[in-house]
Amino acid sequence: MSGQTRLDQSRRSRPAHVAEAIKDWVVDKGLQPGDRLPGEAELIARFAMSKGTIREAMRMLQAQGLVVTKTGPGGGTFVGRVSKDRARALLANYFYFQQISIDDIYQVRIALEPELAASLAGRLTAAQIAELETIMETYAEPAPDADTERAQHVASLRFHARLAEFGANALLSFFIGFMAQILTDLTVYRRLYAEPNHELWREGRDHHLRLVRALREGDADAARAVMADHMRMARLRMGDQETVVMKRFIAE
Amino acid sequence: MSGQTRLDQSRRSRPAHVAEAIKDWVVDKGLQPGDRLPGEAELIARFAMSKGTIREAMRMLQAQGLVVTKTGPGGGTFVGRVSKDRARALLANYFYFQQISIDDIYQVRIALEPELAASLAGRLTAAQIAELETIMETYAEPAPDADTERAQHVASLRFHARLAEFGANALLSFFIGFMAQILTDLTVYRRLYAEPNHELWREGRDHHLRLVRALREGDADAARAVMADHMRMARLRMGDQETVVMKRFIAE
DNA sequence: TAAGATTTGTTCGTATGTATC
DNA sequence: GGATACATACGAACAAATCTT
Repeated sequence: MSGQTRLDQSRRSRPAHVAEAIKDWVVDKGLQPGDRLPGEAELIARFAMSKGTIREAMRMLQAQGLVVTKTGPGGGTFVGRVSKDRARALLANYFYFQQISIDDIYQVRIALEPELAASLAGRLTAAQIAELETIMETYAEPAPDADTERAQHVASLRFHARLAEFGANALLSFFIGFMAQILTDLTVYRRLYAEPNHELWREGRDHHLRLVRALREGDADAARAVMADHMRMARLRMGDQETVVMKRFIAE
Repeated sequence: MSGQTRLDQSRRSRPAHVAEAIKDWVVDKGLQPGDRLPGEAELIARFAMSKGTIREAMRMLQAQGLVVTKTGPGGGTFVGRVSKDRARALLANYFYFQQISIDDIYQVRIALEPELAASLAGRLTAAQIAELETIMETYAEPAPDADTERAQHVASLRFHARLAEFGANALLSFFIGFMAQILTDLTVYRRLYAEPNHELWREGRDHHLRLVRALREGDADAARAVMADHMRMARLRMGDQETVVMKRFIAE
């Protein structure tokens, strides 16, 4: 009889309904990333719907990063782990029509990053410390021109993003990484920094140096304090700029 | 033949390619929510692709909350503002396969909510204060049973979510609301609280009362301190529970 | 109320592309 | 290189929703 999932009691379109059903089915079955979903033919039979409808449903899941498809023998649709980049892009879409200022971002950074720094003190591996120091080499010397300074700023944002990834808290890590991504995009697509400022450069670099030292020595309070200073300074540095609203779809 | 847009130099599927192109087009044109996109027929002509492919592309955009479609005359596809709920659901998908503990959530809440409270002191309207007080009525009296206590906890989470929405910082508001949503789901779908505890209830209620008073009186430091206490207490309250990982697709 | 117009929604048959064996 | 298995894409027809007259 093929339990034909009772033609839409909702007002949702059929593909959306099918997509939700498949999502629920994946959760119920406890499928893991990489596990294979039924092929098109089987889904067509199971839901008693046409190929087109099933395919549209799959596209919806694909757009959310929940599945990936491969052609050819052994191919098909597989459960996918939503990537960090995709999650960031999807969330950025939400903020596309929201008013967000640089200062809004810094209000959150000031609250989160010192806490992160404190929680990481004494918990980084030698390799992780080394990676941070490698990133810092990018801005070991003052930038001679605006382009170089932009590259340095992107690198210093990467420093923060990597630091967040070193922590065990995936939620905190994502939030911080998301903000770093926004600031990176703003830096790349707009010229957020007018001209190199050696004084500010020195101050920022010193903060990173002192932060790494505190992290290595396991001094949580110092790490928190340095990061707090660092964020406050960066906020002022941005404060010169108008409260630019961020408006952009980040590419997937 | 037929000018076909140069068969995908990328390895992306055609619908994904079309979806990105439309997204870029919307950004370029500066279209706003409610603006109408070209109809199916025109897109078929413009991209030289079949109806099915165009529709799959639209479904991808729809799944991301970027467009909505309506049938009938005057219908079509329209630019849509990504809703808060959808953004939360899409982000929750990312965390489905990530390890997130209650304590992770509280580490972030402890960092963010006091900052929010301080920034809101003296800035709430009478109507907003009144709304908070209405919510608080839900848990004005101790809960007689576990179900009631659960409802009270959901209400108190709504208190926090609303408070965040009253702020001007959409980023901060979203992060806090997202965490409140996760905790609400955990409360509803699992029994996060074993049995009513009058002592904890009184303490939580008092925190909210004192917080509202500080907000009304414009005492930022007091608001921050009360919220910090409140969060620390709540963290301990949850600490009794195992560090339950959150694993669930939140429904759209 | 009813009919017609407009636009998306759905189906089916067929053909093509792609990766594995 | 050919057979196989699978997703991908196309096109024509029909269905449903909804606005206008």
